[in-house]
Amino acid sequence: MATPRAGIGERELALLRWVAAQPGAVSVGEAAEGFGTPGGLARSTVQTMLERLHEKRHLQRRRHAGVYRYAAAVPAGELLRGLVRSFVEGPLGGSLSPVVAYLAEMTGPVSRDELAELERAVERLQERRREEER
Amino acid sequence: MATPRAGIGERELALLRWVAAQPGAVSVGEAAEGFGTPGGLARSTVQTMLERLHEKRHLQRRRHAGVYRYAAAVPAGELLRGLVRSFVEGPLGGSLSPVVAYLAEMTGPVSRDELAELERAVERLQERRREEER
DNA sequence: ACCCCTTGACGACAGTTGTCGTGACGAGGC
DNA sequence: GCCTCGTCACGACAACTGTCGTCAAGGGGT
Repeated sequence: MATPRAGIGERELALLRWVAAQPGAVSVGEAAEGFGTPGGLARSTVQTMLERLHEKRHLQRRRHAGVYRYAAAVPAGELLRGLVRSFVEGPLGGSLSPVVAYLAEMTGPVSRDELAELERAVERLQERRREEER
Repeated sequence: MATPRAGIGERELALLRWVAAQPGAVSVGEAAEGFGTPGGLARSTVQTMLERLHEKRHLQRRRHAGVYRYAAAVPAGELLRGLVRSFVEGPLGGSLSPVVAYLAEMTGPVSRDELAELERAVERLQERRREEER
């Protein structure tokens, strides 16, 4: 599979998300400015992380006029979904219950859109379940 | 807060979950037998992890007849919920959308109970939302 | 032609995680 | 009393992560 390897740190992930959220491919300078500076990271730190992320195939890069431009290997949505999947299958041991429990006890605000989407997801699951049951 | 720190590795977490799932407090030998052997880990490895988990306050331990018995600092349910929370607030950047997207595209089987619970959670969220809106 | 700024390529280092081995110790069984 | 076993306490080491600094090279403005 072309899916990138999992081994990734928290900070690296933050950077990866940031890159994935950018419209086009970014250069080290842009990443340092947009991600590093706000997070108090030196340019070289950002560069190193970008390179390591590239080694791990999470980022692709192309040289343009002597400068590398990094872009996420998979679109942001897919990336995040994959994260959730590995989280559920890994740390949670494949059980959804903790997720549900979290949802049930959430205190923070939930956006109307998210809630609506969640509702739709539940309906789909129920429908699938009904079909399977038959 | 007495809540333990997050800094924890994947394997350590697996062990922590295992300990939390045990009925009472466990000794190194029991953990090595029940968790280490199935996972192909040496006894000393399990011991080290247990100790590190204890240092980080994720596990409590009491000496009983010269032998330490380890027990989770927080019950399993709470532990898992906390994991989900830090995952959503950390890697996911506080957004629920990826979770919802994952739910929506799930391919694996969903237990009837989980689904029912999920439904209830959604209803609660909707109700809360309605109240807030008023 | 020259200087400055941004890049890329390395090398470094401390802290964390994953994995063990070994040596000393205390409780029982023989 | 002595031997055997399971425990503890340590010490080690490799890989990965988080963070930088430095140095040489290339492009552009003056």
